[in-house]
Amino acid sequence: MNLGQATIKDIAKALNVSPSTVSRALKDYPGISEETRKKVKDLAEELNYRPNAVALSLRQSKSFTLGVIVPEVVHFFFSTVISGIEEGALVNGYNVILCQTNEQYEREVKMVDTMISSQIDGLLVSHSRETKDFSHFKRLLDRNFPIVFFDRLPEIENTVSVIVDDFMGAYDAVAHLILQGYRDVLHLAGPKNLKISEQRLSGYRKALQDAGLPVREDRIIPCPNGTLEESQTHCSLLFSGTDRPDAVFASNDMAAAGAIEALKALGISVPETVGVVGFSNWQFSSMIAPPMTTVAQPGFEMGSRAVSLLLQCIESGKYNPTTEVLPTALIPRASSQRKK
Amino acid sequence: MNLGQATIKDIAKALNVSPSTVSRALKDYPGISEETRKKVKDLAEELNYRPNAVALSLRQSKSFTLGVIVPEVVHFFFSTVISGIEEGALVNGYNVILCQTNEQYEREVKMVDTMISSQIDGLLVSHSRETKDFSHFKRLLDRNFPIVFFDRLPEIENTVSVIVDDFMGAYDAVAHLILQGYRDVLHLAGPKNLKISEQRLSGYRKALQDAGLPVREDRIIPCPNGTLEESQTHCSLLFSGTDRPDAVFASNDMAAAGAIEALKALGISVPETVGVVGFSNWQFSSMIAPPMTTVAQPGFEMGSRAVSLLLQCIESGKYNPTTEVLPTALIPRASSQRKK
DNA sequence: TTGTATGCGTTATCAT
DNA sequence: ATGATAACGCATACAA
Repeated sequence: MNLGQATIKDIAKALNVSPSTVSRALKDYPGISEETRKKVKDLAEELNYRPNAVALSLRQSKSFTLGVIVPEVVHFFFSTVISGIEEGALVNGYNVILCQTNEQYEREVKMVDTMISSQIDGLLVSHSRETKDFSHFKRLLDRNFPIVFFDRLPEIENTVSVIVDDFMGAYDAVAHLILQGYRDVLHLAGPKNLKISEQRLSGYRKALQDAGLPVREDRIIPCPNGTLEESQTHCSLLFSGTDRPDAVFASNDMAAAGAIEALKALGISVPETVGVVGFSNWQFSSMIAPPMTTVAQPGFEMGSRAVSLLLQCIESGKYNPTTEVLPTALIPRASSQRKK
Repeated sequence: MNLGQATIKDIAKALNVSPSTVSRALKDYPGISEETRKKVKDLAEELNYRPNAVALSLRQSKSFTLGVIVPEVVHFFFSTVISGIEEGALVNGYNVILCQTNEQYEREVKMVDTMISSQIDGLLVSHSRETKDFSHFKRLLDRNFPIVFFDRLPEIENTVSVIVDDFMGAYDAVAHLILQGYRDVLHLAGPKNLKISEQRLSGYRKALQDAGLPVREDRIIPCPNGTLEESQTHCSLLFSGTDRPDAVFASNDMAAAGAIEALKALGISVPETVGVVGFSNWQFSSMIAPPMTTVAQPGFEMGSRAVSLLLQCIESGKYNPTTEVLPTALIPRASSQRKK
């Protein structure tokens, strides 16, 4: 089972030199004869020598490994962010250890622990929906361990983080609906303890206010699970009544899709009677009928920016609080555009 | 920046005992006084001691880390497999290092190298579309390093692997179309050098033959990229002509969706005039119009089975070639069912 | 130009 | 019941 990988010692023995000489030759240190260097390198090549990253890590107290914690892997947005992280790590010579919490606080805490044991150099985190106590992160930050938070901000002061402009994204979405002539916009809101939900809700409110439209609290429906069914259930009920909204702005695409399903089932036409806008630009959003207007989040960029910020912290040894805000982009499609 | 994690030495010094005593106490070795054991454990708790996984790894030549190589992370099927791998690894106390090749051979080779340097205990691989030379895997297997292949089988004899029954999945799909009364089935085939494409093509052929229908080679259209546009382009052309197929079986859902788009654009009704079936049961497949019939692959299960097999190899030290075949399931939806 | 010794954190072996 | 030592693979301060 063991690979029997060649080590520096093996090379040293074979060439009758000391391990240090080999080490130096391999790293092109000054003060090594051309001859020895060549001998060493040739043999290393021949034996397919590869430095043992574990030994290096122990020696240098540096693992060139980053930990990534996400709520879920099977998720268009998060997988896109992961992809960005992968790329960023790769080009900078870092490995990525990945964990998903499945939105469970318990798991999150354990995973942080495991990763710390693994001597990761830094952590990239989007916390679970359940997490209300952030001390497992706070403890590390207090000891000057670098963590970059993305998408979901913890309730901790002065962190380094990357988010998208959820407020403006939501604002743009609702403003767009209003501009299209819709007047009574329902909001399918995300989990309450996520900042992103708050921000999107605020953007929704502001857009209505700026347009001189009333903000009705009963037009704000919490959809904490973010499943299609959840939203479908709520919308079926709401749009069966007489006091019906004429548009839906959902905090995520799944909820928006649920709304469309419910509306279709009720025979209410989208976008003629009711306009719908989602959030995230999931893959399916362009493919459903009608194609769905949504707010695109730059997931890949978020991942690579997060890595950049983290590496900056790691390499400088400094943790300078910043919150980088990436712009969203409204993608107008059929679900919100009345034929004139 | 450094965490200043407490080590066994720290505990030893603080208690005026030797590191070995601490080590033994922590691991509940016999031959340690109750008193010492308690003292050690209490202090360890207080200092929040965590064993240094890197040191352990070096000492034991075992990292409890698995490498995972996939073509892409932003991919419904692969992210589902990754999720299964994550879970399997977690419950067995292993970490997961993740890499995506972006379907590039060069990257794949490098990543294998990096992972080996990182002293992973085993590898889980779905190779890139470009890979034709498998020697980077073969070399490792020859040295008895455990690799489990999933979904995409390499051209190597006697490997341990997990696949889905692509042949039967395709057969079922096409048989279903025939049963629905379609007679002239177009096949949008996957990349030629992937076994899965071969298998799906074979299933397609066999289903036609078994039904006594002719297999027309010009009804087999290669769609190597697997994008919506690619298939859309081909289908637009094909269905504009006079000699038109009356059904489409695509090797993946994206291609099937492209076909539906093309048909819609041409004003050809699905499923009345042309039936469409995809492969993979991507998230969007149930949400598009019409909801798409497709073949579901058990991605999560594939991931957890692959981990189980790998751990078996690692722990037994034996590499017993097997190919585990997971069943697919046809999910009939509107896109292939003519109203009678 | 090269070799020797030491230490990163841990544990197994051999003392005591 | 506990301690001393060596070793995992590597890099480096110090010697020669």
